[in-house]
Amino acid sequence: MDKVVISRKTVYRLSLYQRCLNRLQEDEAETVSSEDLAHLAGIKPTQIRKDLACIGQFGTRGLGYNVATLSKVISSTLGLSASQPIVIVGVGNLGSALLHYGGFRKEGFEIIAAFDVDPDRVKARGELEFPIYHVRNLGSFVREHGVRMAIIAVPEAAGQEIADILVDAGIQAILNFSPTVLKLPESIGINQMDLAAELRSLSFFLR
Amino acid sequence: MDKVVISRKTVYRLSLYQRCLNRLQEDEAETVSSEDLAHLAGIKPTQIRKDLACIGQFGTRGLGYNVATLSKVISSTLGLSASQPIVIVGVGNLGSALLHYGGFRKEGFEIIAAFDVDPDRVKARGELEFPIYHVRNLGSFVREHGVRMAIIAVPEAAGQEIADILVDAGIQAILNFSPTVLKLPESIGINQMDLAAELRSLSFFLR
DNA sequence: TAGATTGTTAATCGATTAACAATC
DNA sequence: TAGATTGTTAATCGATTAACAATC
Repeated sequence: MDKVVISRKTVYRLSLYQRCLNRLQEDEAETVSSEDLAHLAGIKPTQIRKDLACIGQFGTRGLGYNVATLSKVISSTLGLSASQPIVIVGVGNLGSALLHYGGFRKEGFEIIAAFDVDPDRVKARGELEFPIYHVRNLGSFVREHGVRMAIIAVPEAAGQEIADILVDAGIQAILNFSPTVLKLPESIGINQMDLAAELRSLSFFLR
Repeated sequence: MDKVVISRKTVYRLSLYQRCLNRLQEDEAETVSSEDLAHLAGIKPTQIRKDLACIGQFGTRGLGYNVATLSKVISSTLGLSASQPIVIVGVGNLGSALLHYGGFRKEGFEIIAAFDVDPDRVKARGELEFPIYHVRNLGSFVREHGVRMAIIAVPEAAGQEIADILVDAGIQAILNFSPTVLKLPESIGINQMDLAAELRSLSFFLR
């Protein structure tokens, strides 16, 4: 009964390995060594073996890992299902940008609705495959549809309020594009994406 | 002559403090303690003092830090100038989303041109305040305009090729939205933003 | 002076890496 | 059997936190 705790960093790296394995599967590779995977993922081989050790033992010494098996195990560890419904809150600048970004579905995440204080602000609404509602309907929608994941892209000031509504309604994981420090229960998964902070910190590397 | 090396993580946190300080300045706060700043930034006070120690001593014991001074010092450490020109490469899904995201300028970063293998694919080109060129002009444009920062948002397969062109042309820092592991010279600053990986890793926190 | 808060040292914690026996 | 590569332990490294003397 080893309750090996998987650290946040390991979880993130597993999600990187997952993509590499998918690619390997497309290329019809049977097996992959930690060394090969290391090259693909830009991570050291020892690190990879350590990470994989957290979720079990499925390598074959002298041979490497079976690509299909490993992919399945990581998918199930991360809980990647065929399609995960998500909602997106805030369709201003960045939010409306994300609406039109089709890349989520390919990855197994499907936007099923968007919300804003002014749902009509989005041009080209007709082109979208999901509705845009007023934010007052956010809580009930999430509850009724059992949505577990949300993307927040509202202005800084509104971030916490939206997060509270979401958590109240049963959301379990949030990808937050607002530059807001959210106070949330421990149990909620939260990843911060702060474009501006990334750019500011990159400035440091200019000579 | 202390050559205190500032770690990547510290640099990133400095960029977070910067935003908080700007807000404090808007609120016309004179001083701020590490404790207060900690609350705003979602970081522990000790961590903040440690980070600030890397770049000098400007606190007053018993009082805290002067907001204006601290903001200036961090800005100059990060090399935040009034306006930093950037180019964006790839105007497909996510790239064109970023084009229309106006939030960069407010933060001191100005998109001055975009590039793609098919510059005509972007609708509403007329609304943009900068031109979209064919990618064949990327190298010379960067060189001629002395651009130092770039955003990459091309498909996975093209990432490395674009990065090579940019580096060749003198780019010094890259924000990479392509899920590509870029091989770059040590001297180039690189921040990875992998939306899909973030979502996949969030799945882990669903129950 | 008394209270507050910095700057810094030392202790802790966690994550990465090296090394190698186990084994296919 | 010989070569390759895992799984894991131990060593290293770096980052975070606690504690507190210095000092405004």
